[in-house]
Amino acid sequence: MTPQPAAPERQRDAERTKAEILEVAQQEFARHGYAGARVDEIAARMRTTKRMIYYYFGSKERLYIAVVEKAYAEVREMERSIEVEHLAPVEAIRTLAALTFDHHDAHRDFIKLVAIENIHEAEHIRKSQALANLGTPVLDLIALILDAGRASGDFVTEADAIDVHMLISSFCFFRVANQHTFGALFGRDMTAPEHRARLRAMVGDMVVAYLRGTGA
Amino acid sequence: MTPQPAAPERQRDAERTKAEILEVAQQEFARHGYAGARVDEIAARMRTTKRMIYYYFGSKERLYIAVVEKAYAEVREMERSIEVEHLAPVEAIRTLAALTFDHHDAHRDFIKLVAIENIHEAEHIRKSQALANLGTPVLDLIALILDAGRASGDFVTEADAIDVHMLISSFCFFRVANQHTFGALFGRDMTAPEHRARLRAMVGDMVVAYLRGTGA
DNA sequence: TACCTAATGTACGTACTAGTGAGTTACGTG
DNA sequence: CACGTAACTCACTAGTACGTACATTAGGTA
Repeated sequence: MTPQPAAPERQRDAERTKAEILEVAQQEFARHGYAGARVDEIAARMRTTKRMIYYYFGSKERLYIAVVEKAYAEVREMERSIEVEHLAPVEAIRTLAALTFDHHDAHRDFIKLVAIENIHEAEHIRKSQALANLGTPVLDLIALILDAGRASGDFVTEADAIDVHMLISSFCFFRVANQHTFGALFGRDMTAPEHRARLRAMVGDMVVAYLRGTGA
Repeated sequence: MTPQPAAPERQRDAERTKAEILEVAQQEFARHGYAGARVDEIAARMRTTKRMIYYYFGSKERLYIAVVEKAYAEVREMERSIEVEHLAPVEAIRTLAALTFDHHDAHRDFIKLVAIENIHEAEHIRKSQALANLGTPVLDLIALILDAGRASGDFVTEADAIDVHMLISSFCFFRVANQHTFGALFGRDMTAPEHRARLRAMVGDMVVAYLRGTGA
C-alpha cells in the first residue's frame, strides 16, 4: 500500500476497471442469485459500460465464476494468516472457532455466494481450475491441533480434521446464511449484538465439549 | 387413504391440478432458484398448461409463496409427530437430533427452498400470513427436555430452546445444503452412506456434550 | 509527431419469458 | 336434458436481458 504521490489517475486503466466490475458484480450476484442478477444493472452501477464486462469477462457465467474465485481466494488468504500454534490445544481450537465465526460475520456476500453455488450444485466451481488448486490450509491446522490435543489428553475423539472443520463451519455459516428465515420464524435476530457475542462464545464451548468426548 | 373402488378419474379436477402444479413447481424452484425457475418449464412438465398456473396462482411469485408455505407446513406436521417425552433428557435430545438429521436428509427440496428464501432475505415468507401462524412446536419440546435435564442434573447450560434448535439445525442443514461446495473443495461427500451414519451419531454426541457443559 | 492498439462508448438484434384475451368443454344441478 | 359455471386450451403480446457490431479515443511507442 505505498501511497502514490499524486496518483496517475489514468482515464483508461484495465486493472481498475476489472476490479470495479468484480466488486459490483459480487454485490449483484450475492443479492439476487445467479439468474436474478442483471448484467445491465451491474453496468449501471459503475462508471463503465456493459460492453466492458463482455470485453473482459466474455459472458455472464464467466463473470460469475471470476467473482466466486476471487471470494474464495480471499478466504484462503485469511486462513493462511491464522497463527495458533503457540497455544494449548483447547485454546487453539477455541481461537480458530472464534476467528471462523468472525470471518463469516464479516463476509456476508461470500456466504451468499456459497449458498447460491450450492443451489446450482456447485456446477460453476467444478468448472474452475483456480479453485481446484487453492488448497485448504485450515485442514492442516486443525489436524495439528487435534494431534496435539490427543497427545495431551485434552481431546478424546475419533473425529478428523474435516469433521471438525464442518462442525465449526456449519454453526458459523448457518447463523449468517439462515438469519432471515430463522428471524422470521423464531423471532430472534442471530446477528443482533447481544446474540452475536453469546453465539461466538457458544461455538467455542460446543466444539471443545465435543472434542473432550463427553457426549458419547 | 380409503381405496376408492374404481376411482372417479375425472378429467377436470381442480384439486388434483393444483396439487400437481405445486409439486412440479417445488422441483423447478428448488433446482433453479426463484429467478432461474421458468413458468413455461413448470407447465411443460405437467399435463396441464401455463394458463392454469395463472388461473390458480395468479403470478410466479404467488406460486412460489404457495410452494414455500406447503413445504413449511409439512415440516411442522412432522415436528408435531415427535414423541420423546417418555425418554430421559439425554436420550430425548439425542433422539430429537437424530430425527432432525433424518428429516433434513429426506427433504432436499425443502432445504434448497430455505436457502433460496434466505438469499432473498426472507422477503416472501414475511409476506405470508400462513407462515406467521404456523407456530413452532419443536421449541416447546426442546424447552421441556432442557428443563428436565437441568432438574436431573444432566444438563449444565445457559442455552435456551432456540439456541439448542439452532445448534442442531445448523449441523443438519449445513450437511445437506452445502454438500456440493464442500464436496468440491474438500473431496468428501457428506451424504455418502458411511459419512451419513457417522455424522448422524456425531450431531447427537455434539449437542449432548455441549449441554453437559464441559466446553466452558 | 505519427501511428497502433488496447480500452471504451453507442446502439441495436435476437431470443426468451411472464403474463393475458378470448374462446371452448366438462360436469354438477335443477 | 338444458344450462350455467368452473376448468381448461390456444394463440398471442409487451417487455426484458444477454450479447454484439461498429465507431471512437486515450496513451504508449518508434
